[in-house]
Amino acid sequence: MALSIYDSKSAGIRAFEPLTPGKVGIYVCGPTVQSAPHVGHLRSAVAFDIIANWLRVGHGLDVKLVRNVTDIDDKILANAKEQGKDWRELAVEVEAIFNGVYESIGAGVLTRPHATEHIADMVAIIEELINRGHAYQAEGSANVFFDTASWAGYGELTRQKLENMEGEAIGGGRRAAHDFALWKAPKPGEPESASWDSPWGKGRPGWHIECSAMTFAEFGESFDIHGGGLDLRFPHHENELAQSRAAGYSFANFWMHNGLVTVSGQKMSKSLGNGVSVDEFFDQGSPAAVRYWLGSAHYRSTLDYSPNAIADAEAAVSRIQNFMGRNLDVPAGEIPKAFAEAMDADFNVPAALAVLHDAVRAGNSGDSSVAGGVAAMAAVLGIEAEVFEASPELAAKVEALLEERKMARANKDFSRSDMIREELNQLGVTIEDTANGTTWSING
RNA sequence: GGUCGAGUGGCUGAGCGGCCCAAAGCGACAGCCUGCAAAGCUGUAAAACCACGGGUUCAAAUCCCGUCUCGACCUCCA
Repeated sequence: MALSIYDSKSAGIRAFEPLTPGKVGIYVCGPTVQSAPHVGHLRSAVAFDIIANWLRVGHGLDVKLVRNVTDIDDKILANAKEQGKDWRELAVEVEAIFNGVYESIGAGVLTRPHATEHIADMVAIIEELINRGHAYQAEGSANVFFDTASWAGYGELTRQKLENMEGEAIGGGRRAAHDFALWKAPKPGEPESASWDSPWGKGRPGWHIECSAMTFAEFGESFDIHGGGLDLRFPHHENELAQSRAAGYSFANFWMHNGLVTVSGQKMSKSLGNGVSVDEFFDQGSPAAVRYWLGSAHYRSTLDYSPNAIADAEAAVSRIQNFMGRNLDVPAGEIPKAFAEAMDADFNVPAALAVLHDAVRAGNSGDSSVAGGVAAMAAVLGIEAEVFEASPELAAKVEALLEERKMARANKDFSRSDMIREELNQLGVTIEDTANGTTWSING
């Protein structure tokens, strides 16, 4: 095992060894299902999908990839109220959209625990924190806060000192500006359905505790990799780490954070109004192109969106797909060494892509030995040969037109031949005249 | 104020002490192939003096110091 991974917590590259030989547990912070997904979510999903693939294919590990769904939170309640619907209904709707988008880009995940399924686990952790003196209940309310002053390790993930941090205004029973809510008393006007019983009174979980609870439920007291977007480092991951350690768990062995997506150098965000919706991305190119683009920069780098980015990616991924389409009969073979080295160096996908492109060019130049390797590499990156099945009617029609065109060409009636090509194009069919005759395919 | 990144060709983007007169992709131009295309191959250019100025080293895009510019986070965020 020569895999090295950059660990955000130690701020350096470390050799990766699974906690349990042969197995890897990865927990990636998934969406809070409050509103539609944006490309940032896709980037994170694709990054960790590729990472999991490589752990499986390149290292033969049994990977359990968990991506949670936070389905209770302030914004879900607020947005549902605004839309005049039950918050649970909104959460289910939004989650369905997320799942659809993840699937369409080939980054679906099997294990998707929900925050609301783990309320009891969260209550248990909070009780443990109170018992250990790391949390306190506010006087006269159900609010429970984590006591940052009681935990010397607070700030270790992001290497910040408490006194340097800006904090929230003290109120609602919070003792210090940096203390964060573990359990929240319901606010006036919030639905009864969004409250659960607890030793401190009716309420709901604070933002970070759900992830701790779900990692414990899925993996136990420790697991290999905790992932998520760079913007989650603080406060979310810092707080997760603090409350988990303070409750007696060793928690994540590695912390991995993917870089953010920017537009013209600025972070894509709703408040800036520069967001490009997922639909807009899919309008610009195939899911494969969007996925390729998301992988075209190293996962830790900022990925800047420019207007022709998807079109460029489409052209690049088409080369690979075209090649694979011509070699469908070749089964996936051995992964080239250079590709493995790139992936082992903290998942250097851009460098791995270069190896893949080199192999495709070699294949196109007549080296028939590379096709199996191309298939294997493409599988790791999640690039499939795009083959669109034609209906029998369409196929028959195309075959008939091609036969006619063949005759026309034999008779040097090229204007007729070009007309047929244009007609096929109208049908969404692209043809290629090769040495072995004319091939055709359905356009994506 | 604190913490952390980034600045490499027309664009995207690897490389992070010697294999770099810097990968790969996109775009441009030319040639080959083709009836013409498409796909593909080959080649070429744009001064890539690797933000700038110092330093360390036999050797620096890569390490150190300083400067400039840009970005992220500091309790909403993938």
